[in-house]
Amino acid sequence: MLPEIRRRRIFQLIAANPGEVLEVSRLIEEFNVSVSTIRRDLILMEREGQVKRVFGGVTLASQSEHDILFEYRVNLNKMEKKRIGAAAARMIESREVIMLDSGTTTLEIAKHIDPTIKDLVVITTSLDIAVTLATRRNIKVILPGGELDSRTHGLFGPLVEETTKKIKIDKLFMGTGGISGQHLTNFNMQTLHNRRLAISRAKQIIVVADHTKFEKEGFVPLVPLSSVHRIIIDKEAPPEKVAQLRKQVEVVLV
Amino acid sequence: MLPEIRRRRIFQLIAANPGEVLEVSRLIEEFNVSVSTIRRDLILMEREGQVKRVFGGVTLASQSEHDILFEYRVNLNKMEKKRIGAAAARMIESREVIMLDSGTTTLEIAKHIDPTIKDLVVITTSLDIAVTLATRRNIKVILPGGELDSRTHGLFGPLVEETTKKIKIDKLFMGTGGISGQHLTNFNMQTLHNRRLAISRAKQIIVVADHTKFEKEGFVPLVPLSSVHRIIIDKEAPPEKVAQLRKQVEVVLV
DNA sequence: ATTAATATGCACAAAAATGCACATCATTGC
DNA sequence: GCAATGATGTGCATTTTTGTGCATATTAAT
Repeated sequence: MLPEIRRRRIFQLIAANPGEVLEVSRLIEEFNVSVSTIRRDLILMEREGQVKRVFGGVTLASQSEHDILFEYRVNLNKMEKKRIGAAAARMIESREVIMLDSGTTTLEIAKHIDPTIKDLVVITTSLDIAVTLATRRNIKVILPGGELDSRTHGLFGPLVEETTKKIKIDKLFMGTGGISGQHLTNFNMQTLHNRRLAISRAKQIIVVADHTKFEKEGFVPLVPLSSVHRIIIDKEAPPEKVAQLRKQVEVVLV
Repeated sequence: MLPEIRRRRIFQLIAANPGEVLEVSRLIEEFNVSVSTIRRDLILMEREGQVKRVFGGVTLASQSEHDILFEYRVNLNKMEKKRIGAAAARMIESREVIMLDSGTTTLEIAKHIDPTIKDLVVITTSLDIAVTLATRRNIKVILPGGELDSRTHGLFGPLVEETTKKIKIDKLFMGTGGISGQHLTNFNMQTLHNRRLAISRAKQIIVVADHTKFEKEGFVPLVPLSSVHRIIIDKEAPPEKVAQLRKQVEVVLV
């Protein structure tokens, strides 16, 4: 096993129990290497600031704890969202201008964008998506500006609209609060106008939603389903609901 | 097979599993070429910034690397930056509108803002600052929008200026690339105009800089020192430089 | 067809990683 | 305190990976 791979595994083991101490002896058994090797790994990882060594073991370096916990929560999120995200990402092509709404599913889209894609422009109201895509040299990330919503790390307000007015969007990927008979619905008055405006600026509108969205209903109708071009839903969705949906919009099951 | 084609295939293989390490031996088998060839490919690709070589393999030159680079900068002169940040934060008062430039020292300011402060509005081009302040209910965080710089997680470009033009700033806290005789200097052409405009909109301009900034010099003069109201520097700064600085601007040593 | 530029493979030197032996240090129980 | 136990650090030989110079093969250009 490559040293780098071993170190990454070690880190994963440590990160799996953020509060706890992982014993050196445990690591020796796990990887079948000598004490020296493990120790040298840990010294290296400590220097990098990843872990903190204690007598007889290691713990997570306090700083990275927060990041890891966040990673964890996102990863704990359902496989469905990952599948939906991957499917949506496959619809993105080089040299397009796309907009990614803020949300956990749209974040999964960002993570699955083809690493070899060329000259993509991503406009997003989500700080998490922005940070995720920041290092991708082939992607230009643009934030529309606005006020920051502490819950979702998303931007909202008049600034968003001003910027949105100025751009043309090839594909808009958005989440939704819920799906009712004829409409997508929203839980949030703040983002309602922002979303409607974005819809008006986009050539193609793709909605991502996991099957639980059939059970939920936001208190504000956002747009009629007919104005959406495509909905990506996971296979857990009830067939009769899907059938009904198909009458109004193209549905992709993943 | 053409070298360029091989390199593209190599990249695709690496990109297929973004988090993982791909072994050199595996690539040798895959393409039936010698170790040297693969190694030369990887050296080339690393220089292009596409991949990161590790002992015995390669990974995608990915987000984590940049994070580590950023982490590294945060740890540079950490104590000094914390002291400077704390001192700057004490200058912020309730009901003000402040602007925080992106940078590691300004991030420390954000972390030290009085938790009991009332109705503060923070405008920032830094995504890290925005996320840091997101959970603070007493603080309204506004991002001006713009293009995202992958290195600094900062926003730049015309969108920043459009928003900046519309607002009045009570206090602007900014970092600097370096301090030369009469000017603050900048390393970055992109942010030059953004910064100048922000300066023109602010009632009070407070510059934060650790002592190493005396040794550095950006290649673009940003603004004359005389247009700055206050500079906060750590005590490690050379006394003669500080004395010289005091002739032109109020200096706070921490 | 001839020449220049690039790419490739091989041999060998340099560097990195590993395991082992042994000295040193921290922790625990008395 | 002081010894016993186990963890840690260090030097060294061995193995694996990496870097480099050079000869040969391939490609591109005239």
